[in-house]
Amino acid sequence: MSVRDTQREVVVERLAGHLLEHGLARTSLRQLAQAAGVSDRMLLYYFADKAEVLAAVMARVAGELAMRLAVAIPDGAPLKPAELVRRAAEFTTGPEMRRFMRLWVEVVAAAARGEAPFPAIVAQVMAGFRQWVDARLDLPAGADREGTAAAIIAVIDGLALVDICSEDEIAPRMAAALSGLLAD
Amino acid sequence: MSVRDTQREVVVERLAGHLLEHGLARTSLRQLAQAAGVSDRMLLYYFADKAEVLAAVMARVAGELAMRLAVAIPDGAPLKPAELVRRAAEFTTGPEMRRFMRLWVEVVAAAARGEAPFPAIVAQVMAGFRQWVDARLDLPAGADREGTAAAIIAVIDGLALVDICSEDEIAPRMAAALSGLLAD
DNA sequence: GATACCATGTAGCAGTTGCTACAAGGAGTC
DNA sequence: GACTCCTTGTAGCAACTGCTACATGGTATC
Repeated sequence: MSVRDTQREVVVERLAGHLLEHGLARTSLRQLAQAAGVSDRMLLYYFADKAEVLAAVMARVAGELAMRLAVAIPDGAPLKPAELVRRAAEFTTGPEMRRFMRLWVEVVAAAARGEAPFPAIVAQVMAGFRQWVDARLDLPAGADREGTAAAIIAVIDGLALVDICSEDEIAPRMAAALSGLLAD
Repeated sequence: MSVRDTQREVVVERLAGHLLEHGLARTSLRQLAQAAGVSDRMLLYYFADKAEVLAAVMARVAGELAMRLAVAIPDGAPLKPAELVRRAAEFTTGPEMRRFMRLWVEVVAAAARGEAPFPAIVAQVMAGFRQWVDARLDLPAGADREGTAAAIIAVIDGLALVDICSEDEIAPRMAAALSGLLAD
């Protein structure tokens, strides 16, 4: 494997941490290069352009997110919608996962703005979410699985959105109240 | 009233439409000035700096949002949580309100990034949301009103977030499925 | 009619953005 | 040794960013 390929991996690894820590706030080429410990000139030697850097880093982050979700709530034992929401809500609002969800909200907003490469990333991650929910959803035959999956994702993402713009520690109370709103 | 004050109102009015149409995508000073039909030099004569422009425009947008919410679901006849969620979900995913919600998601992301003046705006709008919910929420004594309000806002915002990054028209099915997930 | 203030245009500043041209060191091959 | 290719540094470009200095025409006030 060439130096270039090795360096790509090193850079992606470091920048994944950078994005999870700072969100999309410090993502100019020079800031990314500094965070990765290389010169901006070399960053554009390893990757074609800035969009490719971000795409590679986000793919890595999305992969880790998917892995953690799969471990936290394995498939094989489908859950009723309310229970799936409760478990997912508890997990995603935990201290470890909040930065993932915060980054996710920022990425969705960037995609809404049409900023490359985020629209494609959002489509990919969202498809992964749907699949994840679908594989864990115990729903009566004839029910709208796609609609229900979208609704479940919406609830989880909504918790994250409110969480990141609330200073006080309201997340646990919010999750508890949400649980009470759900039918069993 | 001075010309300056009159122009401030004209500019705010036009830029409110601009932000609702394009989100935060075209918000450089020169782009804002063009959308408002004035020179960038004059924009900074009417307002102290870019942050003041955005703050004024967002205050206008938030005011209109609050007015529409108040009209669509008046207070005075408190609703049980599930019913409030259903009504709010139907309203905010409607064609008229989607651009408000989309802009809201973008503003939350900008605030998460620490970009002035969005953190302050988010705090203000979020407080308004809480108040709006609280004034319409029929909840047994002893229940956690704040937590429940936060949960309701989360659900509504989550619908908006998923809505803006789904190409297909899944919003109605998502809203219907959500309704089924709620107790009552 | 002089003075002062409001309103507006021209021009440009210093900083950041994404990206690139060019040169050169190093390693391997013929 | 000549040649080629991978790797890296220096320097910089044109575009855009938020913002400002300066001049000027107008209008109101004394």
